[in-house]
This record gives sequence, C-alpha cells and structure tokens, in this order.
Amino acid sequence: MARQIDPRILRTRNLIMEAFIELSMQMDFKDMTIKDITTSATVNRATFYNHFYDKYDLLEKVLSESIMREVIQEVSTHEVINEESIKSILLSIIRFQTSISNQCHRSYKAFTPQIETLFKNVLHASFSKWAHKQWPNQNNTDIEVFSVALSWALYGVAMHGMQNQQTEPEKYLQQLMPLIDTMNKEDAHQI
Amino acid sequence: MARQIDPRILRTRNLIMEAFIELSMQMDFKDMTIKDITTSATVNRATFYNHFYDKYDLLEKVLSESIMREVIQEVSTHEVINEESIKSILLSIIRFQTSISNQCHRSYKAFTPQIETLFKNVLHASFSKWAHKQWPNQNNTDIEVFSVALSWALYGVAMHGMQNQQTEPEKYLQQLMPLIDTMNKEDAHQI
DNA sequence: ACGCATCTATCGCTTAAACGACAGATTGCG
DNA sequence: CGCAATCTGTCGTTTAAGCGATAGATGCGT
Repeated sequence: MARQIDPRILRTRNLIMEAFIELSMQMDFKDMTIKDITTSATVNRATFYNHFYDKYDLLEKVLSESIMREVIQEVSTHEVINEESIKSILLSIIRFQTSISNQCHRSYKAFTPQIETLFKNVLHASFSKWAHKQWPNQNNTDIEVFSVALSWALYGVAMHGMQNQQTEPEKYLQQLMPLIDTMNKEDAHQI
Repeated sequence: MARQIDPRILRTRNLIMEAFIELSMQMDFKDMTIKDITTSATVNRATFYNHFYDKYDLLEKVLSESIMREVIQEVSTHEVINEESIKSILLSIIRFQTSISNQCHRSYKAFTPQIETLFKNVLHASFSKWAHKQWPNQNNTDIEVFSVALSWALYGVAMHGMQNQQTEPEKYLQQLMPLIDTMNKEDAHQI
C-alpha cells in the first residue's frame, strides 16, 4: 500500500513552495497573486489548484512543512516540563520569529496569525503529552487546562520578549514557573 | 509561426542542464551515467532522450549555451584585429580555462576537447568576419587561411600560457603579432 | 456610478513526462 | 574466462501538467 507518488507531483509541489518562499522575501503576501507564484515556479496557473486550495492553504503548508519544520522539530524533542526545557523553547521561538521577520519583513505581518496557531498547537500537544507522564495523578481536564495555559503564556511571553528586544529570558521564566510549580505541588497531594 | 514552446520542455531541459553542471563539480564526466543526471534533475531517465542524443550531446549544449556563453559573448564583441583585441581575447580564454578547471577539476580533462572545438570555431568565425572588413583587398582564401592560423595559434598560446601559470601575455602577443603585421603589409600592397 | 482590467477558480482537450519492460552493450569481479 | 550487475536506448501505455476559454469577483481610475 501507499504506492510511490508520481515524482512530477512532488517536483511541482516543491517548485511552487520554493517560489513562494522566494517571493515572500521580496514582496508582501497580500499583494502576491497566484500568477506571481506560478510564474516564478515555472508552472501553469491551473496546476496550482491541483496542489493547493488557495494562497492561504499554501502558506500554511509552507510554514508547517518547510519554514517552521526545524523549530517545531526542536521544540518537540524535549521530554519534560521544567525550567530548562521551557527556557530552551522560549529561546527557540524568539530566535525563529526574529529570523523570519528579518527574512520576510514584507510578509511577516501576514504570516504571524498562522505561525501563532501552529506554534500553539504544537506546544499544547507536546505539553499535554509530557504532563501526562510527568504528573500521572492529575486528571485529564486539569492537564489540558494547564497545557493550554502554559502554551499560550509561553507564546505570549516569547512574542513580548521579541518585540522588546529583551535577550534576558530569566524575567519571563519567573512568570511562567509558578504554573509548573503549582502542578508539581498538586500532583504530590493527589497521592 | 514559431509558436511558443511548451514551458515543460524548457523547464525539463534546464533541470537536466543544471543538474549536469552541478554533477560536473562533484564527479568525473566519464563516470557520470544518464541515471545520475536524471535523478539529480528529478526527471525520468527516458525523458532525457527527448532532449539530448547522449551524454556528449548534453555536454556540448551545456558548454555552448551555458558555461561558455559569457566568454564566447565577450570574444565576439570585438570588431577589429589588433594588439589590444588579441590581448583581451587571450586573457579571456585564460581566465575561463582557469576558472573551469578549478570548478570542475574532476571533469575538466573530459571537457577540454569540446571546449577547444567551440573556441576555435568562434575565433575563426569572428576573425574571418573582422578580417574581411579590415583588409578588403585580400582575397577570400588568404583571409580564411589567416583566420585559421591566428585562431589556432591564439588558442594554443593561451593554453600554453595557462599551463605555465604565465600571467604576462606580452611574450605571447609578440609571437602572434607578426601574423597580423603581414596581413597589414600585404593588404597595403594589393592596392 | 460606470466601464475596463485583472484576478480567481474551474472546465475539456492536448501534450510532455513518468512508468515498466525490453534487448543489447559494458562493466567488473571471482 | 563466465556470469551477474549495471547501463543504454527505445518501446507502448498512463498520467500530470499545459492551454485556452469561461463566468464570476475584485479593484481602480474617471
């Protein structure tokens, strides 16, 4: 099963995605037409619709499969929730956002909502998984609520730190750690 | 007439040619298979034969249409045969050969015969054209013989200069100028 | 408001490229 | 040497992509 995919499909998909990344560095996403993308990709405009629903679908796939792949991968490799891992994730996100806002300064504003959604999904999923192992005595809903709170807080703090060019994350960590400490205490109680 | 060419043809052709250039920098031309080239180009092996007769046909087209295009263009822009233009052409050829032997050091040996043929054809054609204007009193065969002699001599001297890392072309120019001086004198006599 | 231009999304038809298979040639190793 | 593996060049068939036309949407200057 899962027969080999026709290489033309992969090639065309890559051509479109790479052309989109290239164009994102040159112009604003909102001014970008399908024609611009397909011309730059040396692909017919109609072919675009065999691969993507529209411009926004392309953006989402480029972000998750290409641009954000590395940082998502890095975030996912941690296994526990503690000061060290939170700090590392915080720095990864700040580094990524800084880099992308420099590379695609014209399109960055249009990208941020999608980036935000992807990051929060990944963070929530990871935190949830790790929390279940880390605090096995907590019930599901508590863990879900904690995961949501931590992921939103962490992401918000990362964005704030980036906008203020704050390179010292210790101050932000101080604000996040109480969330985790609470879980540690509660879990111990539940025994 | 001459309707637009299907863009797929151009794209596939470019993919193959660019993959070939890339591979030339990594491996020896003689060890390169069609499979190597088409795999690197993300193109089916059978498709190669829609565009090129064989590996050597591809080499010739890549040289004349891509790798050597700039230097051939530069050589062709001169209009007269004199010390200045000959010196300029000499230096262009030496620069090109040095560059290509560094970039494709593994394949360079296999390339030289094709490069030689292309250069001598271009030189002969250019010299012949310029000579007709420059010495209108000379008959055709004399001009053709002169053009052949000068192009072969120039190319030979350039190659020799390159192998000996000779960066002073004045010595080589001294050997070539008599050919031209003879034509100048003969042409004056013919009046 | 108007018309004109451009863009989007989709259609049927055409065509270049992918695929697998093939026989014959080369290569290289025991 | 022999034989196995790989490469070459060419088939017929299948399929992804190109093309031109289309209707509707969006936008922009007058």
